[in-house]
Amino acid sequence: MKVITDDNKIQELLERGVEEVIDKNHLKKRLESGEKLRVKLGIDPTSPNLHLGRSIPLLKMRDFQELGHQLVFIVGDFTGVIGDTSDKESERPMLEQEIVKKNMKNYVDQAGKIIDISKCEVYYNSEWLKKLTYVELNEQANMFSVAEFIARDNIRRRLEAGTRVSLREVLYPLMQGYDSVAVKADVELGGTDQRFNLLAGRTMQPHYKQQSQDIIMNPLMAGTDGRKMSSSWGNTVNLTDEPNEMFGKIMSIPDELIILYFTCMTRVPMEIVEEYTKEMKKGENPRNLKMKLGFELVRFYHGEKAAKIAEEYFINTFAKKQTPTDIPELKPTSYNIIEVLVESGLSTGKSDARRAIEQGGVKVNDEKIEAFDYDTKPEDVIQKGKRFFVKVK
RNA sequence: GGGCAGAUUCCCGAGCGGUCAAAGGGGACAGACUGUAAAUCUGUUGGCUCCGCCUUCGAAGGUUCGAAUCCUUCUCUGCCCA
Repeated sequence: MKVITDDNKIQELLERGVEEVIDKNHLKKRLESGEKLRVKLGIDPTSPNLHLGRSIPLLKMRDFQELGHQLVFIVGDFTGVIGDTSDKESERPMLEQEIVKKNMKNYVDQAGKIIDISKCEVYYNSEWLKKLTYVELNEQANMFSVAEFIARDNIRRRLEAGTRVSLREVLYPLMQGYDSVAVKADVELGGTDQRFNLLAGRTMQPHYKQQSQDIIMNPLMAGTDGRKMSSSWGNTVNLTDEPNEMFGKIMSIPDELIILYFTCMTRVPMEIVEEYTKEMKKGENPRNLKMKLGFELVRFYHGEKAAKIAEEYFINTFAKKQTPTDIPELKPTSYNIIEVLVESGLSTGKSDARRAIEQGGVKVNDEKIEAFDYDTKPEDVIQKGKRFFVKVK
């Protein structure tokens, strides 16, 4: 495949969903030259589920792929497995390897929705990192000074706060940097939080007689609650989320994020995104744009049909407050309302169920229930709050 | 090797002998409002046979009428000095 050097495309590649590029001019020239570039993205094999935040660099990879460049994925099996042995939770390497493999399969399945995996090169970094000895480590460690490391924002903050910074963490950038050497990366992608690690590659490559890679950093995106999207916060929108769930989660993001999401997480043409921005400023109800965003994302990951269904579901259930059509069914052991709520999982326990009833959040066939001893009948539709339904069989 | 801090309910983080199921914040859930599962406001947030009872504050013992709070040992985490 021939490399595309279209100016507009290159500009979008360098700007859309991008926080910073180092070295932008250099990279621009290389892109314009028609040279086929090797674009590297590291994969963390410890978490099986991809969320929209992680889709940002993947979409950028996709942009590169569309222009005809070579994608290179590095599975951090070494950094992942070895890295955690100091902590007591870690299992034997053998088992870890299995987890890595399993997670990788998940990863490929999910990333495959965004890029064409079959055309990518995929490496496990244990392949080369395992073989390095102290001889190489010495050489590499000599390329950096301690001052550089502790000047890093997050390290400095932690040092000041008196929390532990392990030596391993200090070595980590060397490994990531050496990955770039090993695969001869021309470009590496990553979040702004990866800045130092990404720069390590630039520092190290010349020592191995390679040209320094350029770096594209994507912004870190806020999740459904406005905080940084992160698995540990539980505020992520996962690529594997069911259509209705995904659509709903999108509808719950703060309004201010709508345009950012459009820009970074979709490939809706920028002209259209700019129009949306204008509409927002003119006072258009953000909800409508959020609906479009939800539709687009569900469409991208689940297809057009699923997107339509999810949108309808949302409108019917929340805007029109209708009871949805396909409700999970449950054959309870007891028809008492509290039992049904607990058994269906709508409530975490009896106390929780009682609370929900007390607060007026439980309806049976659209009628508010107030008595704890209410008995349901087969075919009754139980609703808790706005979102949760179950039908008794 | 030595010194010193700390381990609290989903998370962060107060509490430092009774009034503690444990402040506050976050999250979550519910209600009001709304052309949003936005924002805002209000309420709830260990369990149960629910005006009471039971189980929680790293683990195990102990002191006390009474402990998350005091003592002992242990486990883990971190910091500092060498």
